[in-house]
Amino acid sequence: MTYLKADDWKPSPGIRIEGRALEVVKAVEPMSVLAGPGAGKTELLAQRATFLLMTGLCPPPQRILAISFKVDAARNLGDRVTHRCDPIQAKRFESLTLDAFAKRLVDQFLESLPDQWRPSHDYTIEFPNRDVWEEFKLKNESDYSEVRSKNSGQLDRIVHRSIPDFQFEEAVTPEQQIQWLWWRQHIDANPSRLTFDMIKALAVLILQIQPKILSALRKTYSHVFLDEFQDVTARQYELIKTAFLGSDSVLTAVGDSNQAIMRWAGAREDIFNLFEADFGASDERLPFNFRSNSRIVNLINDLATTFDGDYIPTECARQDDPVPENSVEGWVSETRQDEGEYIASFIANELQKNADLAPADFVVLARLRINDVEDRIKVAFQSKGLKIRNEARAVGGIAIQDLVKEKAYTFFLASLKLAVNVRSGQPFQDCRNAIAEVRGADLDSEKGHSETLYAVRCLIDDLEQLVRGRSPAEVTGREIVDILLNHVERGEIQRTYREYAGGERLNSAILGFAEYFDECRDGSPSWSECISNMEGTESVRLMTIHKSKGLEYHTVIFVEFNDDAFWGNDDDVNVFFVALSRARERVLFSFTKDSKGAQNVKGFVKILKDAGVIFIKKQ
DNA sequence: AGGCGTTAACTTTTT
DNA sequence: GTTAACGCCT
Repeated sequence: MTYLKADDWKPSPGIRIEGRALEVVKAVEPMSVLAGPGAGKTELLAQRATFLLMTGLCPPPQRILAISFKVDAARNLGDRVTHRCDPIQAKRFESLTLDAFAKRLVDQFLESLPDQWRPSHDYTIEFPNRDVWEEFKLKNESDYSEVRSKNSGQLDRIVHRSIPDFQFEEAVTPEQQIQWLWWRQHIDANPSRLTFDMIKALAVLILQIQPKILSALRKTYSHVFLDEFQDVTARQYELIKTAFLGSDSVLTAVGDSNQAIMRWAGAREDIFNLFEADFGASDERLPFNFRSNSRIVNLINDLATTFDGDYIPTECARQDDPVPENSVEGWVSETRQDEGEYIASFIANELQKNADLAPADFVVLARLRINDVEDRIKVAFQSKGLKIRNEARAVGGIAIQDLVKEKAYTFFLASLKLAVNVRSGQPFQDCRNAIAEVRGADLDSEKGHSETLYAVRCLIDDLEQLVRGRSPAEVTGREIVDILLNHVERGEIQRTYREYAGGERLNSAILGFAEYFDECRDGSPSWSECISNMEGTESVRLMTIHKSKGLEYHTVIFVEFNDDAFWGNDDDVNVFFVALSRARERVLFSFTKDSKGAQNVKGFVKILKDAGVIFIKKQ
């Protein structure tokens, strides 16, 4: 294998990396990279990966470990490296979520855990919700009265602090007793029940007591990337430190302290300083914003300099692009009802005026209680012929945004698309791959090739029979699902995909598909419109600001900009910062006179007014 | 049943 | 900060 010289390496075609960003790409020392919105953080890491792999600075058998905190982010980064890099080299790039990394360690080295804390092989994963805490309290409060007085947040902190490093008899404080009870009961359950925080703690324990595993891990991953680092919690950082502190692995942490909006959920405020001190990382900043036009970049800079004394303004990379006249505007409506109607008519009008814009270029953002916002504005949108998609709304017990990522859902929808002859995306590949996986067929072999082709044909024939001559309104989701499950049985799916082993999650994916179909077929005259509803291709987006992080839209419309949603939290400025920086061309702030007032947001309003933003009365 | 006081939830991810 | 839900009382 021949490698490029470091000086001969060039960024991937069409990618501009220069100046400080290029230094980060080629760095040989640990670095913490502070980069604002639209600075190209993900691409920077993708370029660094191709650089390290193609120049042999990360030679085989060494690998790069990229740790993200969300599945989408991990996949996005992995895909970019796959597309930018020689496939043989790209195999040595592993893009995982931190939880997947921890779980892999635990699954692989379960046997090396001490008897006392070794979970059963078939452990189930538990997401601590209200019911879980209630169950734990109920089970223990008669013997340990202190359990009763703790709320779920307190319990979470106590039990997930660490694995007890004492025996029950040695527990001095009530908190230690609670911690011990939780771990004992969860490990001893049959099968064991583990939360992801427990899995991280077990991974830490493995690395602490098994020096050989630790050193093998450190030798394998010569380079480690950490994405969205501003949202790292103490428990997550503990695992990162145990795995790599004091090793030769070169860590690169990327994030934006101004976008830290998860402090309320335990993200460490000083995480970049900690990282720089612990790992001796030097800090670097990326100076450009490639996303937003100059008007919006200026506003972002105004906001951040006002509230953050250390802030260094970013430069607009699109300095010469035209800025729309109404790039930043405030709207004031009498009532929330008027507000919904105005927003709907504004979007409808813009879509009519501008053929380049699609409904999905618009997002309506709110700080919280997004279902209430949906209820309020939906009717107005419908009356203008607009669809709005609230990704967080639950269908069949699962949020739309999660439902559409389910493997079962992807398979069902692909099959339906084939049956009604809608070819957007790659329904044939999706359907056939799913069948191949479930049947254990090898698509490269002649036999697997023809068998799966036949299976797809049979399935689609049956589905076509159901839909032939019928409009979407004449078919129910239940009927579609029943046919699909006739061809591919629940048991097969459960055996193929580990996440469905319990059956509960598969049930909710099935139910979710059926219910969501029923919802999307209503009022759809054609199958293509029904599918388009399911995929949200013609819908305006509606989501919380937290959900919007990392995304971008042509036009952002910000509602609930008042004391209902902002109550003077530490994160408020950053939440506002994130909302503002989603916009490429336009950001609109909508106020209503029947809301609770704007005391807590008056600092933000002042910044808007000082920047010359006009507030227009709407009716 | 309904009034009163207290408290948790709101904003989230993870196989 | 606001609101829904809960426990406790009459």
